[in-house]
Amino acid sequence: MTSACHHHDEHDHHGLHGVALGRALEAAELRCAGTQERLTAPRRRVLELLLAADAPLKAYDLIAAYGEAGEPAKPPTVYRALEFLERLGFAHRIESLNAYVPCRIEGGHMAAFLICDCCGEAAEFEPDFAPTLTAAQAAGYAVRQVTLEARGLCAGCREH
Amino acid sequence: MTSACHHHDEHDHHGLHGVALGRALEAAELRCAGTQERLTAPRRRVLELLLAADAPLKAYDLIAAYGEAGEPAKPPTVYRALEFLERLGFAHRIESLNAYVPCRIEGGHMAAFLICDCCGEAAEFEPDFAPTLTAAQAAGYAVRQVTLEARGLCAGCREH
DNA sequence: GCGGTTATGTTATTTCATAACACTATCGGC
DNA sequence: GCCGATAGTGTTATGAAATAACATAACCGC
Ligand SMILES: [Zn+2]
Ligand SMILES: [Zn+2]
Ligand SMILES: [Zn+2]
Ligand SMILES: [Zn+2]
Repeated sequence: MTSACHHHDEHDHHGLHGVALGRALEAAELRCAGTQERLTAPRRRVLELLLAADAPLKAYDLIAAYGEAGEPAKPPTVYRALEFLERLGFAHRIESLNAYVPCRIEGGHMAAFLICDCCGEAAEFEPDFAPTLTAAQAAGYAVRQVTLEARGLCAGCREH
Repeated sequence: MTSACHHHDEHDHHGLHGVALGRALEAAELRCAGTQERLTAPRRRVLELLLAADAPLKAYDLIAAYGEAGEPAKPPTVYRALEFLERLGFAHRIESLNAYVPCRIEGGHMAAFLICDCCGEAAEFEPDFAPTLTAAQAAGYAVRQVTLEARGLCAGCREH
């Protein structure tokens, strides 16, 4: 999570804590209860770490932070949990960062991110994918998934 | 370059060979001549491998194929060449594949790809980025670069 | 030729991700 | 309750992707 400049103490990122974190995990439990899927301990723990974070986390950040008492997880534990969280739409992988964020938007959807190259913030947004899908259809493609990642500077970092 | 099915002999991909390959390399030389940049031997070789390929190539595919007589290159040789080719717009990295393709569209531009999960083809196209850029601006972001990768099935692979 | 700059060669290391297999929990049918 | 199928976990080891660091060489304007 390196960054070019160091003025980020100011603008607050949006990690969840305390009650809000508990509610988000509760909501995830509920969403699983409706399906055949289970939010098991390692999956819940990884989701918790993602929700509490202020920025995208790398897989090995999660591995290092996994144990409540400081012991790291084994890599497959975390990678399997991430696979599950992505599959159910609880998290997204940001390809251009090799990092993961919790999903901030309800409902199944194609992910799109505005990523600040300075402070590392990754804001999920919902662009209009229609032009892309139209172009794809014209080319004969049946699109299953779209990855859109816009890199640049956030409002806070532009000023400095 | 694994793929789920094996019917790809039919639809021809678009690797360059012989005269066409020579012309493409010549054109790259010319574009460099106009700037301060030089298409040195390793850069030219990596571009040649990309242009000749039928599908996106991984960095270690390039490393393995680099030597005319079969000897591999050292990783930094290829990674530096790729960095150069990307910087000048001669090639693009496809994040969701960890792979590289030569640019098939003239002029500086934001890259977008239609990627077939079956045959591995990656078709570069030019979507309308306006909605995305508008949304980004509304969020206060100054966008420098956009990555768009649509995964699915190409026309040829849908039929099987 | 000289000195700054850009590029390359080489060794080693770091970072990211998965294969393989033994073991365990869960759950519906009997 | 027990059983077998399925899904999930723990663990070890390995594979794939990318970069750090530093020495050497080519290039270019003067
Ligand atoms: Zn989301
Ligand atoms: Zn920022
Ligand atoms: Zn291009
Ligand atoms: Zn295809």
